[in-house]
Amino acid sequence: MTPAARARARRGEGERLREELVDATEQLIEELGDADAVSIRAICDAVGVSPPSVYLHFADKDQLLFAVCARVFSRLDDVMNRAAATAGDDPVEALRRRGQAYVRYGLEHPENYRLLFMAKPSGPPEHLDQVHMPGSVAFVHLQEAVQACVDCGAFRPDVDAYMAAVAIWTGVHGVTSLLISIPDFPWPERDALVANICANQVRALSV
Amino acid sequence: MTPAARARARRGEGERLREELVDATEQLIEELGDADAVSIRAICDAVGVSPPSVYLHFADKDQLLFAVCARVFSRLDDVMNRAAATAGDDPVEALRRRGQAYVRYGLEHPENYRLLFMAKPSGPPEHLDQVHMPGSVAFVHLQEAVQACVDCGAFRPDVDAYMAAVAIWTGVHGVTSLLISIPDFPWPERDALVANICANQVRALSV
DNA sequence: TGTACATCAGTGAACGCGCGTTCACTGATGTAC
DNA sequence: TGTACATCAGTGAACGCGCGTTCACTGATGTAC
Repeated sequence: MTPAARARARRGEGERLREELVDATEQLIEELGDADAVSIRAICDAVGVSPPSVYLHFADKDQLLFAVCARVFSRLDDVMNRAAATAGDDPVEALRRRGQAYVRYGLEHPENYRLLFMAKPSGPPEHLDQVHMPGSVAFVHLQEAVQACVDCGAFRPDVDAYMAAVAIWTGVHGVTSLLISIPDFPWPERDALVANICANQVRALSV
Repeated sequence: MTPAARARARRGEGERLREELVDATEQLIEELGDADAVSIRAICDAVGVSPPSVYLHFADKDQLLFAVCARVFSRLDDVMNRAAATAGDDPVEALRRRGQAYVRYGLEHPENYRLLFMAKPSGPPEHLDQVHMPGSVAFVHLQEAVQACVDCGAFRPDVDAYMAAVAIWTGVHGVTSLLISIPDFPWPERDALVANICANQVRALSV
């Protein structure tokens, strides 16, 4: 990889490099197909900077990867919200689209998905509380979407939105992660499988 | 780790070391909590042998890990079959126990579970066909268990056992793998969560 | 307007480390004659 | 029964490699006076 030409940031604009590093890392993870294979050196080559400059912005490599996680979580939340918004005022359809968008995003960015949900757990940088963990927002949105289905009478009134949201999350994660991890299994056609799983989830919660 | 004293195998018993290496690897994966952290040197220390002796039995490290996979798959199949056998002649209960045994085994051996289902796919050693892949047998047993539920009239007659088995697998995998990967999430009580998910699966397929 | 100086955004070279793997070798064990 | 020899189950030392990180340094840029 030939180093990109990069002009040094002007005074006060040092933070620009931080964003460029996160960008490059997110992209390299997909390109190299393995977050472990993404080295500090490769990231710096891609940005056009020398390895030590990473440490101007991140205490260590883990914190750079954590920044990537935060960004990917926020993208994932975005695509789910946008998908849900296309469902008109049908909460069940919105929930279904939310789930399908989750799976689609995971399959389109398998290595970043792996970083979020399949990697070894590594502690967050600070004593970050649960509420501010990246990913919490997306889960809250899911929980609200389930509650909307209960409120409109489509789901049984005894459905606990929290428990159901957890169950749905594990459901969509299951198919996404196995498709990523075991691509050689003789899977049924993907869209049919995902539709089937989402339908099962809805069926199990419906009145 | 101080090298275990180990007597050299007698003539014709060289294969013994192979088994000892697989044993030690499976165990070290759980002990160190990370399959990537298990080095050839650590394995050989545990067995009481020098690193080059691995290459008497395995072409490279990947093939040693593949042998561990095959063993763990077979254990997993065992515990599911035994769990199913405790259900008397109720196929639905047998299926439920099969699923719960799967989750339980995964949570009891998280790092070996990770090796089977959450690691980067790495090609099998030979041109192993699908039928002889480790893990295929366990899936066939699951599929048969689903079919039994259809045959006894508990599941809808239009349920496709293959598609349903895939869906169930992704379901139990979802909860198992997320509990392993994201232990810090505010999970509901484990048994209740697993029971809920299994119940949902059954509910979605029942008449 | 000129200039000394502090600050900022980086760099070049090297550090120690652990890894998978290879090479030439050893010493005990069984076997042929 | 003795002995030369082939085979087997390993070993000791080293290989090259890439990694995350650190250290002392640089050169452009803005600022105070």
